[in-house]
Amino acid sequence: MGRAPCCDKANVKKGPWSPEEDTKLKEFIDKNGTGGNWIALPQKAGLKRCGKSCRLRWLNYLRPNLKHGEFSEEEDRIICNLFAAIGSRWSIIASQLPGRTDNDIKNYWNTKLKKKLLGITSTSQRKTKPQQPADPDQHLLFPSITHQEIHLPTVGSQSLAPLIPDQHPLQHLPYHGTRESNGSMITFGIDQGCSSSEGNCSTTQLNYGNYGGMKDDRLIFSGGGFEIESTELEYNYEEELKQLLISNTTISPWILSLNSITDYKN
DNA sequence: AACATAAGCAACCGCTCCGTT
DNA sequence: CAACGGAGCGGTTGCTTATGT
Repeated sequence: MGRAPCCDKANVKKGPWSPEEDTKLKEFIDKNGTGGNWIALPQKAGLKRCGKSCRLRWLNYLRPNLKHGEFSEEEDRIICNLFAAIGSRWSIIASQLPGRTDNDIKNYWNTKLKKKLLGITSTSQRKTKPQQPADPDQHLLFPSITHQEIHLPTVGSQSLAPLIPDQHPLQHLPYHGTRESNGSMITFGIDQGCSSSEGNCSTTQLNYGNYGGMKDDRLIFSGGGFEIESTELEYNYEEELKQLLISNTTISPWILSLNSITDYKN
C-alpha cells in the first residue's frame, strides 16, 4: 500500500493558474499568511488546488520581491561557482540570489547557462539557426578569485559534508591538511561550526578557492594561500563541464574549502 | 500563411527529510 | 522507536512562444 495522496486528485484543478486564482491566493496569504499549513490552505482560500500547487505558485510567482527577467553576469558567476561547489542544490543556490527562485535558476541553468558555458553543442542547436561559436567571454564566468564568502542557510552546528555530492571532488579531499604560513606549519580542516570565534552563528560559510589544474593524475585545488590535492578523479557530474573546466586550468577557479576551514597553529 | 521544430518556462510528480504523535 | 504526514526539493513533463523553411 502506498502513502495517501496529499489531496483529492479528482477534485483539484491542474495546469496553469488563472489571474483570478492568483488574486485569491495572494489576497488570502497577504491577509492570513500561510499558517504553516499548505495542505489546508486551498480550502480556506476557496481554491480548488492542491496545497503543493499553491505553495509552488506562491514561492515561484506570487510572493513579493521576486525578480524576473535577465540574469546578470554577477548572478551567472555565482550560479556557476556554486554549481561547481555543491552541484544541483538549487534551493541553496537560490538562497544566494535574492529575488530568484530555485525553479528559476534550475530552468535558467538547464536552458541557457549550461549551454553558454559549454559553448553550445551541435546536438542541442536549433536546427536551422547558424552555429554559434563558443562564448568568447566564457572565461569571465570564472574570474580568478581566491576567497568569496557564501552564506549557506545552515545552522552552525550542522555538518557541511552532506552538502557535498558524493561524486564531487571535495568528498575525496582530506578534511585536514597542513600548509606553511610565516615560517610555521598551519593545520587546517573542515570543521562543523562556523568561522566566527564567538560560535553560535546562524549561518555556515563557504569559501571559494581556485581549481589549480592537474598534476600527474591529481586535481589540485588552491585558495586562501594553500593548496590541496585529490588523488581520486571520480567526480563525473556534467562530464562536459568538467572537461571544460579542466581544459581551462589557468582561468578556472574551483572551490577549495568550506570556511569553516579553520586555521589553527600546531 | 502554414507548418515544423527548438527553446523557454510553469507546473507536476515523486522522493526525502524531519517534526510530531 | 516506529509510523505518519506535511514541507521542501530536484527531476521531468508538457504547453506556449519564437524562429526558420
